[in-house]
Order: sequence, then C-alpha cells, then structure tokens
Amino acid sequence: MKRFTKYVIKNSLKRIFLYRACLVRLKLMGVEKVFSYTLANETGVSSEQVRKDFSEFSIKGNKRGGYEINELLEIMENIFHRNKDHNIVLVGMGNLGIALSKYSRFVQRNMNIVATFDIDPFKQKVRSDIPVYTPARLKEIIDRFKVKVAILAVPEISAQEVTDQLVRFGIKGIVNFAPVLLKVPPDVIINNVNLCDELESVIYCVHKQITAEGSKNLELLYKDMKY
Amino acid sequence: MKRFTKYVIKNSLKRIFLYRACLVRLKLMGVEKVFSYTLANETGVSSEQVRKDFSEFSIKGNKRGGYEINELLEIMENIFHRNKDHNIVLVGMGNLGIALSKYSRFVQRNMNIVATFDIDPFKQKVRSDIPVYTPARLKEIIDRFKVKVAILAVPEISAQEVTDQLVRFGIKGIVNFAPVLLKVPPDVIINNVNLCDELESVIYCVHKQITAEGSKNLELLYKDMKY
DNA sequence: CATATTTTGTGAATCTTTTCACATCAAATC
DNA sequence: GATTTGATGTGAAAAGATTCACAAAATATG
Repeated sequence: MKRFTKYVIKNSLKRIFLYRACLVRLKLMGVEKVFSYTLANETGVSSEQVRKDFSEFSIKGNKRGGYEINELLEIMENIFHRNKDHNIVLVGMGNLGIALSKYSRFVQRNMNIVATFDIDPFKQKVRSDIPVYTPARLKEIIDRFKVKVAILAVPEISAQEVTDQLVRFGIKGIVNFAPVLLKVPPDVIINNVNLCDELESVIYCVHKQITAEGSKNLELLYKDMKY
Repeated sequence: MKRFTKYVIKNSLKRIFLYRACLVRLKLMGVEKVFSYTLANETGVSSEQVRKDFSEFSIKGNKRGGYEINELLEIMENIFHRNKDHNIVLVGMGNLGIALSKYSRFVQRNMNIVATFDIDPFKQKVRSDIPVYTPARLKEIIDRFKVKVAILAVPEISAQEVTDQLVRFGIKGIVNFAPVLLKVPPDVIINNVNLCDELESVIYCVHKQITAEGSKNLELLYKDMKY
C-alpha cells in the first residue's frame, strides 16, 4: 500500500554531527583528548551511546587513553567528505531564501551556494555576490557546477513543480523548507525542515508541561531521551 | 553520569503534524472524508502507523467510514491548543532572525511574534511592524504578553547567555537556531534547528548513495523508514 | 615486573517503535 | 434483514534503539 519510501537520517548520524560540533569547540579551547563520557556530558547522550555510535562508524579509540580530538575530527571529515567543496543551489529568494544565502556557516563548512534562483525578475541580479538567476538557467548552472544538492525555499504552491525540475536536471538531495511532502524518485534524498512545526511542537509541549497534572501525561508526549 | 536530561519530541507527535498539514490541504481540495490509507499515502507512512498514532492521541474514526476531515482537524486543534493565540518573542535580528520575523505562516497558525530583540542599537525600532527592542526590556515584554516560548537566532557565542536570561524571565520553551547545546533546567523544552547539519547530512547521504557499491552500505546510513 | 586502575568495545538484556494479523464493527448490497 | 465488504482498532510479533555489564586492553602505580 505504500507509494514511496523515504530515507530518513538515522539518529546515530545526527549524533555524530553533535559530537563533531562539540569536538570543534573543545579543540578551540585547547583540549587534545576526549573520553566517551566527556563527549557524553557535553552533548547530553550517554557514554555507551557515544561508543556504540563510534563503533557503527568504525571509529576506534585507545583503551584507557580515550580519543585524540584531531584524529577523531580527521576521521569524521573523511566520513563526511568535508575535505571536498560542495556546490549547492538555492531556489526561492524570499525572506528565508535571502537569509539562507547569507548564512556564513555554510561556507565555513565548505558548502558553497554557487547560485540562487527566483522567478521574480526584480530579484534577479547576475552581478551580485551570489548571483540570482531566472529558473530558466537551472539546468545550465547545475551542469556547469556539477551540483547535486539543492535548498528549496519557494512557496508551497510551486514546491513540487520546482522539485520535478531539479530532479530532472540531476539533483539528488534537497533540503526542503516548503511545508509539503515532495514526491521524488527513491534515489533522491529529501530532508524536510518545517519551521512552523518546530515552533508549534514546542508550544504544544510547553503547554502540556504547564497544564499536566501528573507525570503520566508527559510520558505520552516526550521520550525522556538524553539527547 | 548524565548532567542534564533533554526532552525530545516523539515521532508520533511529529507525524500528527504531518497528518494535519495533509488534512488541511485535502480540505482545501474539497475532500471531506479520509481513510487511514489516504493519509498514509499522502504522508508516506503506513496505514497501521496512522491508526496507531491516532489511537495514541485517542482519536477515533468510524469503522468502514474512515475519518471526517473536519472532525479530525477539530480534535487536533484541541490537542494542540491551536484555538488560542500564542505570543512568542524572537531574540537576534540577524539575517535569519529578520526572515523568521517576517515568516507569515507563523501568524496563519496563531503564533504571534509580539516583539523581537537585538543588542545592535541601529536595529532597534520600536515603531516598526514588529518592534525591535533592546534586550534590557526582555523581562518587561515577556511579563506583559505572558510569553512562554522564544525563538533564539543569536550568534553561537551569546546563545547560552541569552538562554539563561530567557529562562530567568519565565520562558519554558525555546526553538534554538544557534549550533550549541543549551543548558537549561529540566522543565524547559529546547528544540534545536541546526541548518548546517540539515544540509550537511543531505550532502553526506547523497554522496554515500552515489558512491555506494552495494546496498549494504546504505543500510548503515539510513533507516528505510516510510515517513 | 606484577598489580591496580581506567577506559574502550561489544554481546546480552531491556526498552521502544513499527509492523503484522485479525477480531470487530458499520455500511453497502442482495 | 441476512450477507458481504471494507474499514477501524489493537493485542502480539518483529524490528530497532538504548542501556547494561563486563571482558579486554592500555596505562599508571608500587
């Protein structure tokens, strides 16, 4: 009865990102070695979980000696192919699109938005820091920069249409900010970011927490997970 | 050995949001009734999952008749307290903060950003559509509008400091866009949105998918979940 | 150099989530 | 109104994720 499968990023992978962020911070503070429980404390997971996650990605430490931060980061860079640059396109230069195009952290992590696209001719500026093209040039740019991943920040109504184009032009992964479930072939990875839901779920949980009589109710709503 | 627990929003709750978005769409299209497999098809989950989720939230349907969309939406509105208005504050009016403050979908769903805050005096504008105040007025505004939930879009470096203030002034839930793990008392709910990680994980999966020799590798990286 | 200590790494146990399978009910059909 | 059909709702089974518990290894100590 299922019409399409969707790949979902595993928790363990998400946690690896947490660990890495934490390692980068510790390195800046001059720390050279970590133990699984250091990372556990900093990220809120359990130390066994850290080790289990590492073992899933075949990351080995030194018994008694813990892990060298530099070594760990290098392994992670390799796992994530972060040594290479990655070219991204961004479609939809509304408020959110503009903010994302200026988000400096992407560049810091070797993810370059090489071009953005918008149907509004008034927004199109080829001679800008990051150029804003007409969607007619999508294929050309995707081909030229060998782009495989796109950020979708267009209105809900045109999200599927743009997605179909992107997929046709060879895009294999999309971070989608439009609140729709995109339909794509099984080899295309979609990561939905729904800002409303993020806010709404917090409001919901807060409300429940405030009005909850016993803890029984809460258990229905959250997992008491330590991540 | 754990230093703080963190509540994480359950998958079933996240899926309820999916269902609702879908129901709203179907309603606009003039549909009046749905079956569990309609929702399943539209959202990519299995129909048993839909029913199990509903049963978790004590949502009942009609055997053979499925579910009335209106009824379903009403129940969900009640569950989510969406009939009431919710006042939100937003701290940090950088690119992302500005975009979020203009995000019309929040208002459509009864979530009103009543005020924003930024330390930069040049950004402070009290007579604007949504006023931008100095953080010195945080307590005053939070008290006046009985705000319980905040959006945090400040730089990494000041995120914890601002969080401590927010918590002191009575904020019980935070949507955090800064890439740091905030430390808060156990009754405060944090929802982290890390834009870099979202993009990076897609890049990672795409890369793995492209270079994967067998399907064995893939299984390590994704769950073949149908959500 | 033997012993004690500390941390990793992982199989087993537990807990959670998802899927299966089918009884149960409501509507449609004969 | 009896029978068939097609959906829900939910225990039971399976799959998946997390925690426990402890052997193995590396370092420190006496």
